[in-house]
Amino acid sequence: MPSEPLSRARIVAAAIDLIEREGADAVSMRRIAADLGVGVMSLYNHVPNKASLLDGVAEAVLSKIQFTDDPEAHWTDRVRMQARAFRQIAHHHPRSTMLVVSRQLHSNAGLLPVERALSTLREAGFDGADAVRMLRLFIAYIIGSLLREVGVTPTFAPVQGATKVEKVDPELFPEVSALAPLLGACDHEEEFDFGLELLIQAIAVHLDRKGTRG
Amino acid sequence: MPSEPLSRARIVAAAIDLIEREGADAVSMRRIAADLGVGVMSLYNHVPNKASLLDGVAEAVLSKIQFTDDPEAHWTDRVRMQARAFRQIAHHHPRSTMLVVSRQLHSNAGLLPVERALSTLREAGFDGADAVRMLRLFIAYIIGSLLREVGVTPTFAPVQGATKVEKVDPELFPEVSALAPLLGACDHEEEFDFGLELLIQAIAVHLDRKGTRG
DNA sequence: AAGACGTACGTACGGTGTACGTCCCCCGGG
DNA sequence: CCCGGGGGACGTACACCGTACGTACGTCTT
Repeated sequence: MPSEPLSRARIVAAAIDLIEREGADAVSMRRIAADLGVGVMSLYNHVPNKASLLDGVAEAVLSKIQFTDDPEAHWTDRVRMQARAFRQIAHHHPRSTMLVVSRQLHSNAGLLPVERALSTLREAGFDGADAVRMLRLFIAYIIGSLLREVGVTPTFAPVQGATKVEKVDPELFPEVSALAPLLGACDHEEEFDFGLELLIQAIAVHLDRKGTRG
Repeated sequence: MPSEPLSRARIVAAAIDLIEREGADAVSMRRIAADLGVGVMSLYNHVPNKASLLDGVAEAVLSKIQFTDDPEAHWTDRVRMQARAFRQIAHHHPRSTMLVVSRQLHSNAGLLPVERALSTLREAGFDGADAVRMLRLFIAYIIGSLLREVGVTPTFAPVQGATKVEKVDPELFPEVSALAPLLGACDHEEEFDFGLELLIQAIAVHLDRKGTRG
């Protein structure tokens, strides 16, 4: 008496659940099967292999982005909204987000956001080449920010939790040492918005210069 | 007759080699041991576990960044140089870079770049809080860019290689379809510098406003 | 000489992804 | 009605993984 007949969607959902609860390392075919109350190999009737399953997870997370694009609004507002919408997934599915970000995915799930962004930029007045450049700039910033937020990146926010602040040598790293409290704490939302505003302003002046010059 | 007596450094080097040749998935203790002509468990005399070994890899790659900081130069030039220096590692060790970027590392190897950047920003006139903000902004951008370059991210540069351009539906995604050639090709260096200049200009403006206002 | 110690090593255990063969249930054609 | 076949669920098996443990051997100290 199977409550539901097992499908790729159900498997992906279980995977997301598992990742969110116990982290990506906990994901194994056996574990997912157990969570679904199902034999391991049954999964392979709906999913060709583990890699494809993880692609599915990335795709599912990505497709949950909620765009509420208002074509009437000023393009700066629209860009801001789109960037924030994308960042939201990091809050709803923090650990799965890592998969989205660190996984090369060849599906079309990511195409919708690209289309929205490009059309916004084109309507703002950027030519094709600049629109693509700006898009890439924003993507780089957003992805980089998400990596920090999700806590995986911090190649360089190492003085965190303020727990081991005293471990950095003030002689070798005077600035790091002095700014340790600031480096340790971080209001992600505020930080993200700060950078976002800076970026939007920057590309606005870029647009102005092109406009008045050409 | 061991040519050299096996050490953490030698093991890490072998790991980097292996990653660069066959990708991170190929890394296993057995494989590394085999490459070194050594028993698997001998590795554990110099490395507590695999995770620590990968940390070592990240640290080693990170420490190869070549900073040629010129304290005489204008701060914008110094920032530019530091950002470019960091990007270089993506070229020398593309696949290992992923580890650096996707791995939470608690060592002090990443502290030197932070120190340099902070002191540059402070000398430019930013107060502590702003210096940290700017640093985070740059890190986000650089990490995001590296992810695209290394080819792992492209959450959204899916139309690549221009091979399957025709697979996107022009009706659903007119912009993507129209700009496909631009989306497919990418001069990473030019793209990176473009964003970098924009960022530097933006924070220069920010600095001006703060300076004239306060 | 004798003991202590560090390094290299082999074996073994529990876990992983998945190829393959088997069973059963359901469904369409006679 | 039967009955044959196809698809999904499943168990077993294999190769590989990280690593805990016990052991053998060289070197250094006393």
